[in-house]
Amino acid sequence: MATSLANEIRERLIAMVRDRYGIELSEVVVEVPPQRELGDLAFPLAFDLAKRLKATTGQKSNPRELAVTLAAGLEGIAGVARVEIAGPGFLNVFFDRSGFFSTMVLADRKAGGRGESGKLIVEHTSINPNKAAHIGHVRNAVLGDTTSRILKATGERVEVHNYIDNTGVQVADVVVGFLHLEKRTLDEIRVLAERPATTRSESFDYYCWDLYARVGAWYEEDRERLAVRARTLHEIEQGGNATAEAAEYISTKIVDCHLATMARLDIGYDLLARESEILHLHFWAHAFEKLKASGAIVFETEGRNKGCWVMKAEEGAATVESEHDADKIIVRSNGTVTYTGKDIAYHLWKLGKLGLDFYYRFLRHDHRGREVWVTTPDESIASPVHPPFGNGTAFLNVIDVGQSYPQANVKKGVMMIDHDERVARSAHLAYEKVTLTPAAAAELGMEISETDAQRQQIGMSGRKGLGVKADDLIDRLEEDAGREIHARHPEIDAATRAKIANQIAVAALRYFLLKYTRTSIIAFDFREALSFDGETGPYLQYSTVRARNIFRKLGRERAELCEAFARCTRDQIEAFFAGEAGIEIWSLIHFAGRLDEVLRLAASGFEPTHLAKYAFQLAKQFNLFYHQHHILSEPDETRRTLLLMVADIVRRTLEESLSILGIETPELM
RNA sequence: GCUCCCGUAGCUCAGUCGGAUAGAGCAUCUGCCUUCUAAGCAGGGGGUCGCAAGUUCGAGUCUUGCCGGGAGUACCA
Repeated sequence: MATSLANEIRERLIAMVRDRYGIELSEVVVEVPPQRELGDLAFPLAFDLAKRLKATTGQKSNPRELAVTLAAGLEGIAGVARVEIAGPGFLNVFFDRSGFFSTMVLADRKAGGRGESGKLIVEHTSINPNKAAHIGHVRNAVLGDTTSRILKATGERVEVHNYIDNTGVQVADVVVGFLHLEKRTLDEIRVLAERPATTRSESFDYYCWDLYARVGAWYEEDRERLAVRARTLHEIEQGGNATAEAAEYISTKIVDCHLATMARLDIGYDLLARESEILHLHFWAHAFEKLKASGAIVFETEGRNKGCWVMKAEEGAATVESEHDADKIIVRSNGTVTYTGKDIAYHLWKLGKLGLDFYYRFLRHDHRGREVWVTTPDESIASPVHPPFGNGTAFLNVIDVGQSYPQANVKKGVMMIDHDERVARSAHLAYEKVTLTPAAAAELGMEISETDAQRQQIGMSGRKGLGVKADDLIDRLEEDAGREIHARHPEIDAATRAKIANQIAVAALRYFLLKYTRTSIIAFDFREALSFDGETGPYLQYSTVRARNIFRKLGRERAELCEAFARCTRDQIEAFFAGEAGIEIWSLIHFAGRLDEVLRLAASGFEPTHLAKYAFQLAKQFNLFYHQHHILSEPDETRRTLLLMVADIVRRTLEESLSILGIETPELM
């Protein structure tokens, strides 16, 4: 809302400085003054200008005097009421508040999917399909999903992929568990997987969670058993045998479980891209030729990496005394390809630069009724008609920070084949792990080793079966929320209660994971994660529900209110914003007008936290307003209309912010 | 060794491109439900922004060097 005005002023200032001082400014800093009394926008330009003038002319100039000159040039801009000079030389702009308010009242912002810049491919979730999802996986999914929503809200076209590593070591481990530890046949696994689960712990992904831990222990007992894993992995990669069939069945079932878990959090995907297809459709062979042809990789004939195809490190990289080689091996001396190699192939495909495509099969409609597609190696069962997947302008991968090194190599490899600015936009959205506090680990009934007890935090470990399972946590949140709703609204039916309980649980969990920046480690604490008070998702919902209730109680249409608003005069609105209380109300509207600015900030840094914090601040300011002004009992008709329009602006802004955060507003709380 | 991340109130964390008096939640203490919902609001106490230099009108923010914690640096992913 305020951004177009800020841009206009910026243009004006740049032109003025060019004409008057012959200085070409590339950037003009705009900020919001700490108090509304100081103004609505601040330009600390005079300080910078004084410095530049000294550099060019050698003469000292007073920033305050420069500010006076600049201020004079800002007269006559529509939407600007006046300009003041403050402090040592800040140029503070005051909006035409009445005009701004009117624009906000009538604004009907719809995120327009322009997509002019092409399509962004966001990959997230990508959980190894061999066990139940835990809280760390949920952090990934929530970050990816929210980032996608933010990008869409800023007008980008986004395609969401969930990469399924169905031929990896982790899948091989549960296959080993079923086939070698438990000695089950595929039919017996089917019976187990498809039995109706009456409790959470009977579900297939929970069973595999435990089995995976048992397999880890089984290897520990006798390291020779790792040969079983190697053989199993090889059979899975080969395909066309009983082991591969079991792996296919198990991983597909677990993916179903993951999709169900994510659906509870309102997270969905456009495409499930499976590693088995990358293997069997020979993506790597194509990529290999391209890498060789471009000189991105070279064959080593001597030294430590003799017999390998490697991607050379940059000149000057530290090689002295290094225990490790800076060069990255892409093809091992035994001829097999590393993960980095396979991933380069996959990412070339994402950008439409591989010259090969998957086959696609419609999988199902998700919880929102959207189509979910999955890759398939088999042309005969593939759908001839499908959405246009891939051919993105950039890829954005939500992967934990521990994989920064391979991710950097993947991007480097892709860039060496085709280094246009589109690839350069691609990024690894690295996030830190979710760890457990020793208290949380103890609450989960885990035995804590001596060394772990010394630490501040304990890493979750799928291999050890150590972690907070996503469904368990959501269950607990839903139970708590359901109990709370029942206490407040005993009259509502069970189905409605369950729905609202889910909405509250989702809000609590999503906000909990988004209130930390990506680079901050979350030390998981039950009390904090299960809280509905203070800086939490439910607080945001509660504030929004309150705002909505005003209008429900009022029982009038928005159009009717807008008509009443149109009858208010400019003087009446100016008077409304006068005085201390008036400035606070103006402050609230001003803040609500900053959503676009916040979205752009969150989108450019791929940092959803900014939006989460903004929504919280807005809710907080609204609650203050709510307590100070009892709208429905306001006797003055004009004032009541104006207060209603303020509440309406904030309600709409909150609803939109929450929606982008993936949080719904319950009908009651 | 090298690379990256983190260090801000008792605890958990925000802090935009270097801007005006460093914020929030939790915890703690004191008030506020006859009102559009108390999952709320107001107020109090609580700070060497890890340490030390530097850059400048101005540094939590930028540079360098230390200290402490974490991660990576595989013919694993």
